[in-house]
Amino acid sequence: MADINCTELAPAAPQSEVAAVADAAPTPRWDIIELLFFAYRDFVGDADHVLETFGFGRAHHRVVHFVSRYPGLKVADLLDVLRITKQSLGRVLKQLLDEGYIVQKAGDTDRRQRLLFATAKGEALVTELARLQTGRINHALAGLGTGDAATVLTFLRGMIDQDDPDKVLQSILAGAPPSGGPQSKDGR
Amino acid sequence: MADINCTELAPAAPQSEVAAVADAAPTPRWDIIELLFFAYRDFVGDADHVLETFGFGRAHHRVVHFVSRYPGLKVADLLDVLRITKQSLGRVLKQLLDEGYIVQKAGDTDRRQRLLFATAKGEALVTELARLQTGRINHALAGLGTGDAATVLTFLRGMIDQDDPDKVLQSILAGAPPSGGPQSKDGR
DNA sequence: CAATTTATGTCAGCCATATTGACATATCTG
DNA sequence: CAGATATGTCAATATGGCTGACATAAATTG
Repeated sequence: MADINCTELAPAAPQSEVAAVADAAPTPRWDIIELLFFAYRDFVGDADHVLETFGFGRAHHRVVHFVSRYPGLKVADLLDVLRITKQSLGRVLKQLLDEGYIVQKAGDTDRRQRLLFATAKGEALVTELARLQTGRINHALAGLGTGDAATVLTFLRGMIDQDDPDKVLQSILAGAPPSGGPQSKDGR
Repeated sequence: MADINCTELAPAAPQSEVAAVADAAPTPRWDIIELLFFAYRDFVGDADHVLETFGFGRAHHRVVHFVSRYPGLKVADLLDVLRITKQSLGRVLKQLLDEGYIVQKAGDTDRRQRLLFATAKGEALVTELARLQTGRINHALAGLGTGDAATVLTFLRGMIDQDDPDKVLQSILAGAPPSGGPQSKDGR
């Protein structure tokens, strides 16, 4: 049994006999599982700190980020990307609208749609947060060879569900953003 | 102002004139910023789905995971790793104790300490969740060359604050876990 | 045109998880 | 013994998810 006297930290393989699991499970990638946890924690921590001074949370960041990056995003698109309900989005979005980080515009062809755009204020916030996070990313990439950034991108893409119907995600996975618009005009 | 007529999805660089920011900010790594968001979302989504059937949430997973991986972890250590308050931890930990996923044992030298250990039940849960996540990781790594896993590890380590006082994190960043020898001892 | 569907907004309430502050208990240390 | 430490717990609060129900406007369809 696990060394009960051990007060020190030592990742002891927990799989004593339990590991004789059914169908030859591959060795768990404990390293990547845990590094992802810490990396993401610190990554979003950069933004969290700044957002606090604005009275915003992560939810606000996600919304204004994607609106800024994909101008004209519809509310429905945003719901797909963030995978939250419109009620949850509504609260956050209303704040961002009220405080002038985002504006709405009725769609041309379908005037029920509210197309979302970041204001200069919104862009500034997104840019500042991206600057922080980019600093961390560049620091991490600095320890790698020239071609290795591509490896990281490939890995991250491989971590994402490929069968996701989300328009924004598809556009990202496609690699080169399709600015002319191969995307169908009306998602869904 | 951003192209108001654009109904299409096209990540349009938001830095039109705003980009003339203060001190020559490096080009934001929008690609990695967004891929990290989606990758982590899907990564934790694997576990979330299973946890739901147990009536647990992400918080429970984090606790039982680190307890399982680092047997004998103290409550204070766990607070450092998870960066939450003991009140938040208390609620989740109590559930895991009550339902037999974790047991406590008083420290030998300091009997105030409650050293935490995962039970077989707890190990089984952690193993199952790690199995899912490892599947996703291996799928992502499968698209890479042989040496590229090391690149990913280096990148992820570079994303983490190095000055963190947390014992568990230091042990992870150190690469080879101390005491008991390298975990590769028996594989499995 | 009328009926229906769609896109969005909103109200009311619930739940999970985080927070702070205060306080209790047991135990170690000087 | 006096204090510091490790933990547990109570009470109140905030954030950000959720569901269900309902309202409005506009598009679509019969």
